Amino acid sequence: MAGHAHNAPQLTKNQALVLGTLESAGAPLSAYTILDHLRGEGLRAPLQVYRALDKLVAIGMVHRLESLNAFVACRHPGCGHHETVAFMICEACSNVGEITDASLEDRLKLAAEDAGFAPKRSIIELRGTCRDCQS
Amino acid sequence: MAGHAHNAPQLTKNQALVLGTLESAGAPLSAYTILDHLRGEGLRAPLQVYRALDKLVAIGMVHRLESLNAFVACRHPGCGHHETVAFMICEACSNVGEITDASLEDRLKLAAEDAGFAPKRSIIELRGTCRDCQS
DNA sequence: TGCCAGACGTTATACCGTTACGCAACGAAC
DNA sequence: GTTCGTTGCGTAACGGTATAACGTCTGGCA
Repeated sequence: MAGHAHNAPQLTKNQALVLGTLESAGAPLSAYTILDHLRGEGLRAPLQVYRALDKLVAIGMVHRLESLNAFVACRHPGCGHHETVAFMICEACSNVGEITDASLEDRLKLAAEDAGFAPKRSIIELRGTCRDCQS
Repeated sequence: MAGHAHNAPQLTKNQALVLGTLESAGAPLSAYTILDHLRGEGLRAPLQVYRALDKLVAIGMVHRLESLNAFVACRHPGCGHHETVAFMICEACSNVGEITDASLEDRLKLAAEDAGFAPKRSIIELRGTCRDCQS
């Protein structure tokens, strides 16, 4: 359990349990899978997990993968400042990598503004094959 | 009803009904909303809609918006060749715009390959406010 | 004629996420 | 110290999203 050394605002018990589950999995988990892992710790209802996830996502320690309806612990040791992140999701091994590329973000923002669109949040997810899974 | 003039492989009845519903809505619809619109035409089960959607997405006449769990008719008159498309989703009016920017795609592909990742499909969705909805 | 592939229809089920309650703990304000 | 707002917690019920597992029907074709 490497454990992040974030500027983390004292996680509550449920939040710590959920984060711990995601970190030790090292791969995306659905909310219900997390719940199943935590029934032994006393959690019983989806809402308990979703509330913890909401908070963890809000403070940037967990990311939601929209195309998977799943959640993953943030990989960046220095979490905290969260611009746009692009995810690389391996369809063979489920590993998830993160890209933060300022020029990519700029391009995207520019293209949007050309169309008169004011973006608030960007979702970028690549599905494919990671280095280790390419034969 | 503008109606696409695609190189479309003879849609079946259900596929045509689903596509028509999406085109006349002009905004993203969930599969179940489509189903509700089509109960009058004899459709009864989600699967009938999902099967039609699968086909329409495969031939590029409909896009799936992952962050919305919804579907939208393709806006491009000249559909058919589908590279990466980025969607601009207005949170005020639900309109969806499409961006196809080759240099954006290149940047993304480059960044991925730097990480040894071989992408198959890209999902890019911007949430924000469209031109008309910015006061 | 017999076979096969593809679309279709139905039922049931699994998976994902939220609404609507009410309770308990804590800190700030007065 | 009581009041009050805020935040987190727990439970039950529900609604929205998607698929599994059947079986049927049709058209093409050897």
